[in-house]
Amino acid sequence: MSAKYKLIVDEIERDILDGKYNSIGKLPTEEELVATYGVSRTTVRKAIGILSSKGYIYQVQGSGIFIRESILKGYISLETLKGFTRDFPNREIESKVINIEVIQADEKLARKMKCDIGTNVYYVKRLRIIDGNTFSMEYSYYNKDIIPYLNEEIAKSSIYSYILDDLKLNIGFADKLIYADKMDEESAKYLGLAMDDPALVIDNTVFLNNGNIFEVSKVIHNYKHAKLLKLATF
Amino acid sequence: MSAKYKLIVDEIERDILDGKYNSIGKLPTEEELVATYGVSRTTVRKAIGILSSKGYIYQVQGSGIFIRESILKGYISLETLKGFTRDFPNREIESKVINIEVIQADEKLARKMKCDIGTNVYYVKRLRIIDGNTFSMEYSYYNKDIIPYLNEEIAKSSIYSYILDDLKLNIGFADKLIYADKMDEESAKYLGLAMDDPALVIDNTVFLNNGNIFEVSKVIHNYKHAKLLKLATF
DNA sequence: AAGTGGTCTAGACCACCGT
DNA sequence: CGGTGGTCTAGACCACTTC
Repeated sequence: MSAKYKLIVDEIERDILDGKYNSIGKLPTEEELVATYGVSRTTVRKAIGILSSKGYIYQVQGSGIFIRESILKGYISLETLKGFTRDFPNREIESKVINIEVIQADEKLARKMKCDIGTNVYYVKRLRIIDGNTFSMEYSYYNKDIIPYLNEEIAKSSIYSYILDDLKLNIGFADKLIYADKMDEESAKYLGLAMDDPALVIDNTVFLNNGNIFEVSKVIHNYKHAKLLKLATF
Repeated sequence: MSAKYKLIVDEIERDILDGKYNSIGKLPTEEELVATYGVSRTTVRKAIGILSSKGYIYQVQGSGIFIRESILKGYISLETLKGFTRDFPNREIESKVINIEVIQADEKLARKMKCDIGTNVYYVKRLRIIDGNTFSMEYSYYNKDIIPYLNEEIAKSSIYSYILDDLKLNIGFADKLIYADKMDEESAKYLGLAMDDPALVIDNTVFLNNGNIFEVSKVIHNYKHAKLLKLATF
């Protein structure tokens, strides 16, 4: 059973994406939402706060709750982090598994993953293709003590769905280091770009709820297609 | 008079940065914080929630509030958005104002800034230098109806401090589009890089609390020095 | 079982926006 | 001024971690 405020977030999010409020550009007042969902004002405000932090809306004291009209599609959202399916609706997303194997963590990797040297780790190399365009190369490491099993079948569809829905693990948070660099030879080859073309790189460290690291990855994006969208709040 | 939860956020943030909790890696329990600050648990939790979203801490049910040990210095934080002074403490930050003038918005700019064609707009070109290294080129537009006055003196120090402290405007939120591209000729020249070197680009649209756009800008970063840090929460 | 965070309520009062 | 969001309280009960 999910929390009430989460159900309200999901419902309002769906309504916004469906364009239910496009004509007026506003949500109902907090008071009305309280009546609609039959919960306390605190619970409504909790849901509203989450939708604000996701970049969907903003509140103006004395005035109301307004829809934030940003282009939410076609860019990688740094807010929702729900994967390509959410960011690229109605687009053909393909994942080619180049390589998948179990290796032992050397000193450098062990330091990054905060695990012991020699820990078994899945190393996965994937090429992502969207609408037929090469989009990104992913070089990922998963701690096998946390993710006990992985295969090409899973890597081809969605590793995250597998972790969340099948392994029932709680993903907590992630550090993302974002920068530009020159393409390396291997990534350039797979992405169909020239060496020394620009690359948009993201180094990820992903933690479970309890603070343990289960994934470290480097994602090299095709600069011609990949753009990140950050909806910031002050 | 600032809100209680904001004062608590500031105090705990300072304590964390001062290393007060480094030895144990944990914050006191919510109950203890309630006693320390003499507020309700709801207020403590509001402060804790903000510190979580800023990436300082994470909570584990049944266990406690833990410090999130990420390198918070030397990278541009996509969370705090408090400017270079916060992101690069104890570093020498210099801003060279290349150009500052008032122009009239053409159709394209008017669309971006959601203002009328012909609206007076400040156009500011700045080169940012950190510790003697060329860091970024900023090409910014400010709506003169909202920012009535601007000069080289202000642009040389901090336009944001001026807007917040002197004009007393409430900055609300910002859209940031992040991507990699090849350097253009002008930026390459100022940054001391070659054309076709990679560039880390951010297109910003910045809104006041009430949803009005006061700034649109393009920032071209030196790929050798600029890295963005995003602390995400699921 | 005890400790600690997660969810939720009902209600009060304040601050800002628009008419 | 009425409408609407912002802050804050006191307390209840649940869920997870740790021992």
